[in-house]
Amino acid sequence: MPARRRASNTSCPSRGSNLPSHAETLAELLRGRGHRVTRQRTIVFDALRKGARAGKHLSAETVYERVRQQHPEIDRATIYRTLNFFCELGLVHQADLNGRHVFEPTGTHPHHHLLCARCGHTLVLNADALQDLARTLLRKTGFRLDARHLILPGVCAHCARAAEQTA
Amino acid sequence: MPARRRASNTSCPSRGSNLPSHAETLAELLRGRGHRVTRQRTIVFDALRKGARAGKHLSAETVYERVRQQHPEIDRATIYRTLNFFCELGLVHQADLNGRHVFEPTGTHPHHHLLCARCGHTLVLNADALQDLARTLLRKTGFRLDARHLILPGVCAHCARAAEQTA
DNA sequence: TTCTGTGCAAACGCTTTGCACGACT
DNA sequence: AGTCGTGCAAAGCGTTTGCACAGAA
Repeated sequence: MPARRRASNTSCPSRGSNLPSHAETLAELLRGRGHRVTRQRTIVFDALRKGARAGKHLSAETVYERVRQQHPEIDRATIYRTLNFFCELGLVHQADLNGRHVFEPTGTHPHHHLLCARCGHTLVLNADALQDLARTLLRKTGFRLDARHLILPGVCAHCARAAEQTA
Repeated sequence: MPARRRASNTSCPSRGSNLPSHAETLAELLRGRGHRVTRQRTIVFDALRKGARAGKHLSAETVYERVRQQHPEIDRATIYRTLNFFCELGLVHQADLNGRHVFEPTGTHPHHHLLCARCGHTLVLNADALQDLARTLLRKTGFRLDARHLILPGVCAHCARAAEQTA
């Protein structure tokens, strides 16, 4: 397999492992797979969880900023390494929001996002909204859609109304 | 409007203007909108058209390389500026393929892409395949899906078969 | 004690930008 | 002639990497 130089992390393999609900479970999971449990990994994972609870997708940079507030000694490189590591482990999904990578823990129920081009807000879209599409694709082309975390562009109801009134 | 620093070009506004079929039409269109017709713009546009004819999405870097073969004096910065310029004019669409921006002239019939995570190949998907989804979204959430050039991840029929046999 | 993971610093790839010159209108 | 677009060079941003040390096993 040719070593892709960049974007090697864009397609999280995700082995279907689900998000542990407590930090302890993270520790168990890491140890169980022969990885070490470090302060940094716990901290980064907590930051992601907090972000997810707030319905936010965090970019690597954002994670770094949040982590730094409490733990200024943790390096940017560690954040990136840890995020990619989680991604490979399937603990975290990565998506592309407006050309920027964003991360979110797996295990929050499968969903996608609707990104409004006007106001920039994102709506959560339940994953099964795409099942019809997936079925059709499979039937017609044999392509097995594996869309775990899409970000679909468009215009939200609110902005659409606003646009109509202006027109 | 707050000046977004980066990714300001990620969301091509696209005013619905269609691709001219000859270089002359490009010239007319540019002049018509009060822009200058330059050698560089014509060359870049031709490169994109050639790429599109070959069914390829070209990254800025690829466009640069192709252009450079014939016109080594044209600078990388010009390529980027010109691509963004075309994008703003709605002559070109931009999509995000595996974390890389790719460009394609508008006016090739509206379509999306299915990107196989295994072999990396892309299949073209007719745009109306998403119309059911768009309708459902509009009805349920009021969100007006405006997906002109999505790249959907998954596994192509060929790779799916190969995976089954291994399993 | 061993060896993985980290901090540090530097490099990387892609993209944008400031400036002065060149060329389209 | 006026001004937009370009080449050049440098910087920017997000991200990765080499190396030596720290700390989990």
